[in-house]
Amino acid sequence: MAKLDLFKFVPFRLNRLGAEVSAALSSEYRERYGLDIPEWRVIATLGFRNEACSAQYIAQCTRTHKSTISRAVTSLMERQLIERVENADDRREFRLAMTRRGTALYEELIPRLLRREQEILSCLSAQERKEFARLLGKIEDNLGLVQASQPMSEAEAY
Amino acid sequence: MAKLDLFKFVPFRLNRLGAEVSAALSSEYRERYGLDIPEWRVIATLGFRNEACSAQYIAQCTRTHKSTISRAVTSLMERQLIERVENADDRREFRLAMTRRGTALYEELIPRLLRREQEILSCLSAQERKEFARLLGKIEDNLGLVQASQPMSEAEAY
DNA sequence: TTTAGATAGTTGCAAGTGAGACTATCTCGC
DNA sequence: GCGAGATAGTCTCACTTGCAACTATCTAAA
Repeated sequence: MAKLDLFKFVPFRLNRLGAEVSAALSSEYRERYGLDIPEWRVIATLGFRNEACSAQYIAQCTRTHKSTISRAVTSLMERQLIERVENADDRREFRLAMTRRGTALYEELIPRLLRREQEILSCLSAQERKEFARLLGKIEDNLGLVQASQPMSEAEAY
Repeated sequence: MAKLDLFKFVPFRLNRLGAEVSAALSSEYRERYGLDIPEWRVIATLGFRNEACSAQYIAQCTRTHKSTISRAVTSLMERQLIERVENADDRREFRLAMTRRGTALYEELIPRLLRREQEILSCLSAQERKEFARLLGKIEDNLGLVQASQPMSEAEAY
């Protein structure tokens, strides 16, 4: 008879670990800065790329639904953490960019998050971390998840 | 200036991968058997353990909120996939167990899910899979996710 | 025995999110 | 230029889920 041990089943483990790690980090951006996950993803994307980009681009990069990104953008604009300008070339879309306040928040938040990441991975040696990242990359690749570290054009985004 | 590349940030990658893998598997239990994730977790826990167990136990094992498990249990009982009996020793709790129908579904579903898991991991060699599982285990351990109630086999200890 | 606190499970409520409709705009073929 | 189809972003609706209150029951200590 076929059996399946949930604790050895990789899909379950990844789902559980993903949720757990998110919860562990959310205290940094939620409790301290009032950001939820979609808002943090917008900030993270805009902060990493220096140039302004569209909501659609952020949605594709982060695999987040466009309506969710839309709400996050509205909220961040209300708090003046990001701003947007019409794109003269294509008036359907807006170019999003961080404000000075948004950038300040970003620079304060990033070191905290990187420290948390280090804590989570502190149980692995440098070699193991490298290996873990490599294996994660192979699986992401196999599932067709975007994993470019370089900024990509909209054309490549999908 | 501190920067953070979302695509290299392990918490983001784990969260995204966990969601993606869940979505890839959900077609098996949702579209074919009408189970959602909490229901599947109840079935998986009861199917793996031979003895009946409580809703609370399932909630703890799977790190799912007890109200979510409660709703899943109600739904599964309505479909006669599981049944429950009062525990004479402690009348607050119920002992949950699979029905014949539930067991039949379980045995039909498990091979499909294991096949999906293999597909997801097909990009890794046998050695790499073992290593990935080992590293996952270390991180789970570091976050306190290891379940003491289900002792790990020697195989997982490596 | 009584009572205070803990625990199992259920339920009402509110927040978050995805699907998909909708508007406005762009692109391409004619 | 014109119309069909594609695309960016917003909005409504329905669904899911976590939280917290609630009931019922158990445990332990006075």
